[in-house]
Amino acid sequence: MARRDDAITVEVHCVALSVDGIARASRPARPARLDVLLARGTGAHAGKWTLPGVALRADESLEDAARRALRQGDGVVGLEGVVLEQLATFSEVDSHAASRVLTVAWIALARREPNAPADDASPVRATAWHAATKPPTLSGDAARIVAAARERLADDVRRRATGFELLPARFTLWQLQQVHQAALARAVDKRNFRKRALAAGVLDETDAREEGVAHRAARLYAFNRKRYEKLRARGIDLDL
Amino acid sequence: MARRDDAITVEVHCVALSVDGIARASRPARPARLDVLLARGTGAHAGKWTLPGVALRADESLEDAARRALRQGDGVVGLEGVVLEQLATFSEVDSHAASRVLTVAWIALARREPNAPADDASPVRATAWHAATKPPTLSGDAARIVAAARERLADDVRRRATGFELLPARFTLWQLQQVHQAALARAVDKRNFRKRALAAGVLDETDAREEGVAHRAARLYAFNRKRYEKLRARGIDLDL
DNA sequence: TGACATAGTGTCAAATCAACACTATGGTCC
DNA sequence: GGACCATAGTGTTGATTTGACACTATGTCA
Repeated sequence: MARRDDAITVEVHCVALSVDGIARASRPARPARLDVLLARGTGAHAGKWTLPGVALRADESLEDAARRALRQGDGVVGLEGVVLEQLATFSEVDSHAASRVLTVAWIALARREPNAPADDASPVRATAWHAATKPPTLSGDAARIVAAARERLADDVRRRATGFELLPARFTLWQLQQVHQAALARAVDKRNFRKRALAAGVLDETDAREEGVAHRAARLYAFNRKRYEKLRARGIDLDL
Repeated sequence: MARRDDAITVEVHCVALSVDGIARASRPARPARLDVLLARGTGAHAGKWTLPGVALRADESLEDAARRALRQGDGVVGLEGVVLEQLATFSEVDSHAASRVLTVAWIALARREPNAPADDASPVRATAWHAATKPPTLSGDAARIVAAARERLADDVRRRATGFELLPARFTLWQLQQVHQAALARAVDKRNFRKRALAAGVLDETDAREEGVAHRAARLYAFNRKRYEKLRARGIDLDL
């Protein structure tokens, strides 16, 4: 194990996921969309879309590198303060045969700002949100990585507290439901979903209500992380 | 991303898991044990136990490296033909501060040979099976990695077909149950387990029966991978 | 004040789950 | 060959959970 291998570059890439259509509560009730942040490729991948990434530096942790990728990798405009979860490491043995590249992929769960640049219809920029279900042609392993991220999210959104990372600190039950629908890529029954969500015991009802809507305002809830951690510590998975 | 980082070594380590006490059907009915294969450390870790690993070569895939680790890493006696599943990549930023090491950890699901060297009570060897629940003191990240592997296995044994990789091609329902019990670290009800296992629709009944036991011989079943893949393709998880 | 848009709520039938103990069968030993 | 022993194999029931389903409540705006 002391053997020192050369010509292996380690890249760290992020699959930044967000849900579009939840912040603007007054939107029509079309299903919310799971989005992935893509950057315009550089160098060998110029012109194509790719996942934001950076080369790992010898003195930073993998997670730090992932954060850097979101902040400044490939011209990404700062995505900060997101929650990261490691996805997997990909080989890319045959990608560019000359130099060996290892890609450590992370999932970043982003709260979409209500006033963020809309989506792929936006003017030419270095990065843009694209529908995760049908992204444009991607370079290298990226398509595979995005698919793996979607699977992981679908697995986790019900059993872990993943969904809350995609929401603002206070949210309506309908917003939470939209996140789930986007992650699972299917509709769920409103009444049953609310029953389950409240029964899970990790939501705090607040006195606040949605504002600026042209109809009855929905109550806002907050995720109680402490209670969630306590359940996890006892080996209990959520069931949403 | 074109930046070439130096001083990053990539190691590939395996958490080889197996279940002891299922092959010898005539054993007493004590619960089967989940075991992990450990190697005696070398170099900086001499004397301690560690996970079998190798340094990644520039021309091999991660999975190939994992296989090599099981075959010949750290003096491991050949473990071959096992199924591998990537676990995660660990940073070890502070492990040995001088040179940066990245550890890509894999889970290897091993069918324990009936006549394999028993376990940690065996004479001094380069590798040995140890109880995964309470392994000896491990070097570096290894303890964390083993814990992560156990969690992953517990998650997967019911919903994926992971358990079958730990069994011979033909097995009794009781053996399958023992694998589950070992992976979940708790006992399950025999009748309910059998109902679920058969209802899952991925077991083929064979005409063969257990041999060489001093009591009524149990029927042998085979895992029908094709049917399992078909279910997975339709997005259906097993439920054992 | 009426129209509108979405919030919020309960029931019932079907399916699933968890708890539980006895009979069947083959081998071994006398 | 008969008794004994060890494990295989098998069903029921009550409790719980799930999934399908439609109407009333409340706020805004014109």
